[in-house]
Amino acid sequence: MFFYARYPSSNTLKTYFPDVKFNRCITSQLIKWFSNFREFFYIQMERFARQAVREGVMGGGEVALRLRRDSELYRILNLHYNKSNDYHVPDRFVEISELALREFFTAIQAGRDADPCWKKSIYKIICKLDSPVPDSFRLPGCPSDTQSTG
DNA sequence: CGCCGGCCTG
DNA sequence: CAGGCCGGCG
Repeated sequence: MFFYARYPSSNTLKTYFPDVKFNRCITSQLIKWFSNFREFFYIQMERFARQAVREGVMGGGEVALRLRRDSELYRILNLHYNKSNDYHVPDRFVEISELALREFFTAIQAGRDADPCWKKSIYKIICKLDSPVPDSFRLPGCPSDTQSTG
């Protein structure tokens, strides 16, 4: 579900995990998971962005800032969130990931990372890009298709 | 106060 | 991931 919603509300979680009996602990637990998921996501973005800054991205040669399905960054993300390749990673997620990468890159390149809270402005952008989670995720057997459920 | 989110650590 | 800690918000 992270491929669609990086910032799911507690209601969203309850909607897409019908087989879970929610209470405060379980809910906060799931919220915590997504917090950890985001953390991993942003850490990778920062890591690759800094790498691109170091290696220097010349005009036209901004390959380092492109995130495709054959990119190393994509491989790492998929390995983390989709370890057994049970889901098809939606294009939107790839697009958002590249956007995040570029946001980190420009921020770092502009020296904005000097501000202790420099990431927050990026979070604010990314958090608005959550997509609706496919209804198939609500199916009894939970999401486990090889198609577009993920 | 209690909840929540981010940050850091193990 | 889970825990602990801290700051912001209602």
